[in-house]
Order: sequence, then C-alpha cells, then structure tokens
Amino acid sequence: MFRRKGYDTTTLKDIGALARIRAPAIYYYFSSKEQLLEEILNIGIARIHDAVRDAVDGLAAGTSHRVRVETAIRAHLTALLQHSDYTAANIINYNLAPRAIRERHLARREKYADCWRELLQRAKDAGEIGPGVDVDLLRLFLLGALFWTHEWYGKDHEPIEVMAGKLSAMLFDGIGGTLQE
Amino acid sequence: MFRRKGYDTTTLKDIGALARIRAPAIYYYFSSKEQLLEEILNIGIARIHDAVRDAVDGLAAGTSHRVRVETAIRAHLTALLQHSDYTAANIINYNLAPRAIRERHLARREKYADCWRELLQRAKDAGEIGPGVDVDLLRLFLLGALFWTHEWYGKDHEPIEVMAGKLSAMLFDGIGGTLQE
DNA sequence: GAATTTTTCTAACATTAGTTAGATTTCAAA
DNA sequence: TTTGAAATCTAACTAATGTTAGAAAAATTC
Repeated sequence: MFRRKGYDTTTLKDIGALARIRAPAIYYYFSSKEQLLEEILNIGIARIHDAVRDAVDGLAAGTSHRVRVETAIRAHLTALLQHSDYTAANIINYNLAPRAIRERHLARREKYADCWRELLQRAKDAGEIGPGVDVDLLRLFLLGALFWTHEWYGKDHEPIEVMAGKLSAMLFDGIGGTLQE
Repeated sequence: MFRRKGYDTTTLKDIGALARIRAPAIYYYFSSKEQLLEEILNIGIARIHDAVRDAVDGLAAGTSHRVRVETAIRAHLTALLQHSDYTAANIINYNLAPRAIRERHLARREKYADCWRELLQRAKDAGEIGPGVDVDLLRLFLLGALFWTHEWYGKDHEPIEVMAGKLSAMLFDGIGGTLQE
C-alpha cells in the first residue's frame, strides 16, 4: 500500500483491513506508524541488495567483469520491477520520510552502493573499464538509470533480460555510430 | 516546501506563513490544496522543458548531434539541480499525487519526452548514434540517470559542466577499456 | 473623500488519523 | 477443564487539517 498510495495517504485502518484486523491491533506488532515505514524501507533495500549480491556471487570464478556488471544490472531490475514491492515503496517514500528515519536508513543505502563500487572498481582494475572513466560518477548515473525504471517500466515493455543486455551494450560499447564494431 | 517536506506533510498554514498570510487567504488564489499541487507539477515540467529546448535551439545550425545531446544533458541538469525547485518538487511528489492529477499531468511529461525523442532520433539518422542502438531505451535510461541526480547531487560534487561532459563521453564512447581511442 | 473592488482576516465546522486504555476473545499448555 | 498468555476488539481522546462563511481591512477608482 505504501508503494501505491504512499505513506501519508495510507491509513492504519487501510493496512488493518488488508490484514483482517482493526487498526489498534497493529500496535501489538509495531510501536508506531513510523516504525512501520522504517521497516518497509529497510526491507526494500535488503531485498535488492541481497538479489544483486547473490547473483554476482553465484557467477563462476573466471567470469568477465563485463558479464558481472550485466548480471548485476539484470538482478537489480528484476528485484525492483518484478519481485519487490518493498523496494519500489522505498523509492517512492524515502524522500518524504521523517528526517530521523532517513538518516538511520542512509547507512543501508550506502552499503548497497558499496556493492556496486566494488564491482565497478574491480572491472576498472582489470582493464575492462577504461582508465579514463570516473567510476563514482558512472555508478551514480547507472544506479539512477536503474532505479528510475520503476517510473516507466510496464508490462508492455521488453523483458528485463533484453533490457539488461541492451543497456550493458550501450554502456560498454558506447552509442556513438562511428566507434561501433 | 513541497520539495522539502512533500505535499501531504506541508500544511496550508505553513504555506501561508511563508507568504505572510493566513491559510484561508490562499483560497482567494487557489480553489484547493490539490490545485496548488497541480500548478506546481506543471511549472516543474515547464521549467526544465523550456530550459532544454532553449539551450538546444540556441545552438548554431551546423552543430554536431553529439554536442546537441551534451548540451541538452547540461541544460537538464542545470535546471533540475540549480534553477528549479519546482522540477525537484515534481519528481518527489508526482508518484503520490491523486490519480486525476497524475493523468492530466502525463501529457506534459510526454511532451518533454518528445523533445528528447526528436533529439536522439535525429542523431541516429545522422549516423552519430549507431544503427544498432534502441533509441527509446536509450532515452528512458538517460532521462532516468538525469532525473535521479536530484537524489544524490550536492554542493560538494563536481560542477555540472564537468558532469555533463563526462556523462556524454561515457555514453558516446562507451566505458569499455579495450575499445577506447 | 466616497464608493467599490480586492485582499485578508477571524471564527468555526467537519472530518479524520494516530494513538491509548481497558475489556474481551482466542488459543495453547497443563 | 482450567489457567495464563497472546491477540484482537470497542470506545474514546487528542490533535490537526482542509475548507467555508462572513466580517473587516486595504487598495483602487471615480
């Protein structure tokens, strides 16, 4: 519900209705509505973080870094767009969450960022990402492109497999016509 | 205020205080709080749309498409990150806005998308973007990367000029090490 | 300076939401 | 069956918010 309607618009009564209990019964499990939000934000990051880490860790030892990155892209998109409403809820509600919650949550977001930092830096060290590339900026833009998909991706779009491949190709090979091949 | 606190959390009293009037006086100018939101969403898109269009239209006739795209990127980032709180407010509040507002607003977002569709398609027709590139997907990912900057960009980052140049280079030339130069 | 329009104000309403208190039910263990 | 804990309920409170009505003030026009 936080994903569809947002934190403020969603009422404890709504949540209770979905769980087949009355609103006050929620307080048996959570101490406040804000705690509920915080838990959901945390689950949202955990889901996508686990998905990406597991996917990359599951690759064979000798796998090229280009494939590792493409795998991470695919895992991120799959988690965000298909598996985890929590992650989408995180994106939508994070900015409007109370400052205290946001500050506590930041560390978890940072850990997920580290996951990508490592991935890209290793690719660069191995020479699969050019020496002139600013990996930090690359990561920020790439993750932005990935997170933003929840704004436009719908059932009528290409499967995630295909999208991940195309994005990876554009990224590594560039979109410039003359440099192709 | 919609940018910092979000629509729901911002009260008409707050808005009034900023404008040095009491809450009911707002109704002399706007018929409801929702109308206020809608106006702000509209201004947000208009600002960035105008900025990008003007920047691109201001280029000399023979300007390469690569430079045109880079110019659009720079204009988008400048508008979003430096000039228009309305645009940032749009991003944050759009998803939580009432459906009716969102539906009415969609047409304006689509017009801005057209601006980029045209830009990229022309670059492809001219051969400056490779024939194998899916321009629609490119646009979606690129605009996502650009819009998402408002999540992380701060005063301590590089100037927008530099960022735009680096992003454009990564995009056109690719990040792959072996293909560089 | 009077008249009229524009703008803002005070007062109040209606509704709603998060939360608390305390009673009641459900359910498992002995 | 009885006991005690776990889970949920009803009732009510408090506080706040968008909104309306109508009076008052400010500004403009004649």
